[in-house]
Amino acid sequence: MASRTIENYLKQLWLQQQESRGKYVPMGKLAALVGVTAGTATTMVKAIADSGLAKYAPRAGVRLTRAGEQLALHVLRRHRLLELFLVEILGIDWSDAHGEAEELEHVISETVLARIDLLLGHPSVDPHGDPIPSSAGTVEAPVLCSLAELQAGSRTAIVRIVDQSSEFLRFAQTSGLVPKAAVVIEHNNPQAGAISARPDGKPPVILSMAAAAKFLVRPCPTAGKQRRKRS
Amino acid sequence: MASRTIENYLKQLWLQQQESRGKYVPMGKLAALVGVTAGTATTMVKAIADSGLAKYAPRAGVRLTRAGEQLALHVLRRHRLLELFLVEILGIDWSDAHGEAEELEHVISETVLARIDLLLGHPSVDPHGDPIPSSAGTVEAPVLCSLAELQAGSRTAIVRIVDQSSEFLRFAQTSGLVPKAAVVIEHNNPQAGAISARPDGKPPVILSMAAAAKFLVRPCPTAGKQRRKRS
DNA sequence: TAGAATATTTTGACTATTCAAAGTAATGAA
DNA sequence: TTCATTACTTTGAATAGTCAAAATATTCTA
Repeated sequence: MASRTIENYLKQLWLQQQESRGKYVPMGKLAALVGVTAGTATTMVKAIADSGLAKYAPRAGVRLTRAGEQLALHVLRRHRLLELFLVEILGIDWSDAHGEAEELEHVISETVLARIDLLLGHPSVDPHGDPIPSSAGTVEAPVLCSLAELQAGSRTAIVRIVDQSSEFLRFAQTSGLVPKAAVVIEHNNPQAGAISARPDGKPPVILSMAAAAKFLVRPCPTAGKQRRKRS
Repeated sequence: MASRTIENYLKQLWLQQQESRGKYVPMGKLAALVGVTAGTATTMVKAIADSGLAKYAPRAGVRLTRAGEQLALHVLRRHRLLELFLVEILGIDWSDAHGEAEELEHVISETVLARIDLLLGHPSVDPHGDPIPSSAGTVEAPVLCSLAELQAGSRTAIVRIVDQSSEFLRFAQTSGLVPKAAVVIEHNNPQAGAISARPDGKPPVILSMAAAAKFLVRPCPTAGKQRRKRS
């Protein structure tokens, strides 16, 4: 069984690979995500690669093997189910759930996880709208676009929030920009570098392009609604 | 903060001290409880003593200091609340809850614990009838006697089961000897070395004295109902 | 294309925890 | 009181994970 530490490396690796479309993840990046020095990451990654969970290319980066992806997805499943459980059943604050789940994900047993899954009715997304991998290790990864890409006048609904930091989530919550919320784009002038979005029944919110990009929405006029399967 | 490992040593130490009425716990005993070799226990205990959580007397044993007891009781509180939570809310099997809680007790946060406590309505005992320490670090330790001490003909109710092993708990459950169950002692001849107890609405169960001693009951004709406070 | 700046790897060292085996003390039986 | 047994402690070594700093590549800039 993979240690807590290794589970963390794998999870971060998987998440990062999503961002960078499967490219090799550079050591510095991984180290920062896991919260260790680059030297430590190099050492660990070599060990992980030796156990067949990743491919390590010196000075280029790391990439998960199929086996590594499987393991990462099991960790992610635990993480996301726990987040939802903490929020829905225990009433833990949205913005705190991530941190709490971070610890629990490494010790929860399959038995307990199955019970949580059942209690929640086999949910498909966590409180941030992130898809929950299946117990078989597959995730639905719908192609979404962000608030930043919409034109003034469009109506859409928030599906997912990419930034998991408590500060950002607290801001999102108070603004009314939560998953499932309906939103109208009031202004979006690329030259301005900021947009104005109005959630249903709430006052409009001004967002920098960087902040707007953290809200993924559907429907998405430009991208249609294709889905991709990911092992 | 005490590590997982140290939390375990402290918890076992506290439990063992209850058995042996505050006497020094010998190394061999502690080692067996924690599941390490005696040498390891000696090393760890010296470290624990250095940090002021226990008093170590070479070749005699260890005993918790007040600070050590406090910490142990916080761990025990987490453990017992979790057990109850697993059984009541998640529907985990009685006999499995102990093992699951063993892991979770070291990672659950105060925030989550408070939510669990609330959800369960600030319970005072866990599924085995063991008292749950308060968040201030105190336990009610009522003086109870065991099934083995009752005379034939007495009626009583099971309060607590001392053996936490899944095998024993499974046996207790199928026999109907669970906390809160009413029981009548049908036979108890000290010479025979075994007793016969009949739980309400169930067939009588034959128990060796050793097994009978694992069921604590109330009311208890001989001991009255004094309570002791324990810090 | 020569530095300079940046990223990565290597090295040596440290902490926490463990075990096996050897040494030491205490206990108990004859 | 003298062994033998048993319990405990010490020692030396191992593993997992970490860091700081030195060494090495790579990439960018002028």
